[in-house]
Amino acid sequence: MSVSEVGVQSFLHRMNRRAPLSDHARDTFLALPARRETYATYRDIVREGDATKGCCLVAEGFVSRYKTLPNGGRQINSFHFAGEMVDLQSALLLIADHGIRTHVPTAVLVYDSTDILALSEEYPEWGRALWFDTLVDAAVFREWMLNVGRRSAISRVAHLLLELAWRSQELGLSDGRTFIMPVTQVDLADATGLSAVHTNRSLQRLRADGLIRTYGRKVVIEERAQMVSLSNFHEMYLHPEGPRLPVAA
Amino acid sequence: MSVSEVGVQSFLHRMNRRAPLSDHARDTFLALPARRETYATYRDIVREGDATKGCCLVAEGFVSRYKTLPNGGRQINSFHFAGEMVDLQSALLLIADHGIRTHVPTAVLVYDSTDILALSEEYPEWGRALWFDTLVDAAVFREWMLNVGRRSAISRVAHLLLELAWRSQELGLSDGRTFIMPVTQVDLADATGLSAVHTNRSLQRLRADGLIRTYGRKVVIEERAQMVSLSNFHEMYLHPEGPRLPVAA
DNA sequence: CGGCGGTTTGATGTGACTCAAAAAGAGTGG
DNA sequence: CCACTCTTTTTGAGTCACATCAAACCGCCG
Repeated sequence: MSVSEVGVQSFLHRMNRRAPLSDHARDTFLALPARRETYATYRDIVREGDATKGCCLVAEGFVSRYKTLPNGGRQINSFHFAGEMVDLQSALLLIADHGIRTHVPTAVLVYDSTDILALSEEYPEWGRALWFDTLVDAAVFREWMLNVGRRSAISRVAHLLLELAWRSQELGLSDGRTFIMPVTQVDLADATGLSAVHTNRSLQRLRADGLIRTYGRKVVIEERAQMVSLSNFHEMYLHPEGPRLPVAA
Repeated sequence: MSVSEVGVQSFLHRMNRRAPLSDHARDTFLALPARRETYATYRDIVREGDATKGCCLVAEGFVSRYKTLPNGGRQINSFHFAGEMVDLQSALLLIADHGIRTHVPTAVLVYDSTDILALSEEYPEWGRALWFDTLVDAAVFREWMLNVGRRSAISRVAHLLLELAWRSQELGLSDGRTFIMPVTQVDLADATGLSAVHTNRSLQRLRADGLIRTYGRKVVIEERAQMVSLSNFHEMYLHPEGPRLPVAA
């Protein structure tokens, strides 16, 4: 059943592009039982501090991972499009140190953590693919840390837009120039460590300088070169080269 | 030979505490060839953009991982004591998206990436242990992102001190109250996303309020409770509970 | 048409930055 | 053990990028 999900196909396609999955490995994954859950906008899929619930593959929609502070401060750690496995770390971590919530109506497929773990131990190619996925996750966190720690407001926003453009292209959701960013400016602020007001002003500046255009939640990167140099974006940290392959056995 | 290294023992001890390693698994690791490299203070072990060189286990010393900006800005992503495996991600990633450098004279054992990868595929317990390690790494990045993005200067510094105190205790290097922090205030600034001057003033405030004392690079947490509430530190994100264990086979 | 989430604007405040120099340590060699 | 140098910490003064607060505006949907 889950075979027919667009998100699943996109996920498998991406995994396979990195390192070929044998038919058997793929079929074993497809045969895993998964619970389909749907959520409205701004619903928590996982709450900070909860026991992990399983590995969620975003079938449709858009989610973020975030952490909060007692004073109400919120830091979004990452965004995830359909086709991405979020909360893969719950394969091994028992407690969720961060929340996961939706930004638009979203459907996820929840796999049992032990199933995912077993899969990765039974099939080395799955082990590598999934481990690699979490390593790229970590690489993105490092880049975001640099973003919020050391870049100016306008660079932060530009950098985030370029990342989302790049990733939505990788997922086959856009041409890398025009993409849908299903988040409000408040969310953007929480991802960049800025206030909502200043995020708004940064976006206005990018528009005024002709670097981007926006139509509702559609973003068009008009001057990619300038955006890149402004934000010092380099896709290296997304590791498009893929994982190390096993030495031919 | 590497058996005798303090860092190796500490590493194995920590791995074993999380999930028991069979003797055979442990011995296989100990039999892996490793190159011992020594570095003076402030030397790069890995440079951003290089091909990954292998997995480095810190035998003695102290290192950080960092990213830089063309304008000279630097963001330290993490610190690592002796006994920690840094650059474990190079088992699967081919390009280093960040640098690694020393803060004091340091010795590392460099393992071949393919050996580590093979180890993790041959021994499920090693696979779990190493994957778990990278997941905790990522969890720490998320917390640091929150630190840098949303906490006040003084809270950031306090939070970092508590993390280092906690981790050095976990590694058996301190009692959790007094520990050696082998970094300058400039480095502290690069880790917290602050300027060196403001980092200095934040430290002075912590001292003036009696929350900490410092003697050179030795730090004493005097009022842990106040430090915790000031910085909202909670060790949950360090995942002391350890990894999910396999269902008894 | 009214309500509501989201965006935009304006005015004002401030936490943290920058620059520059002094003071304090730490290491080195005589 | 002192003189010298280099690094690190500390201090002071001035500035600015970004935050906060509050209100207006806008588009969408029921």
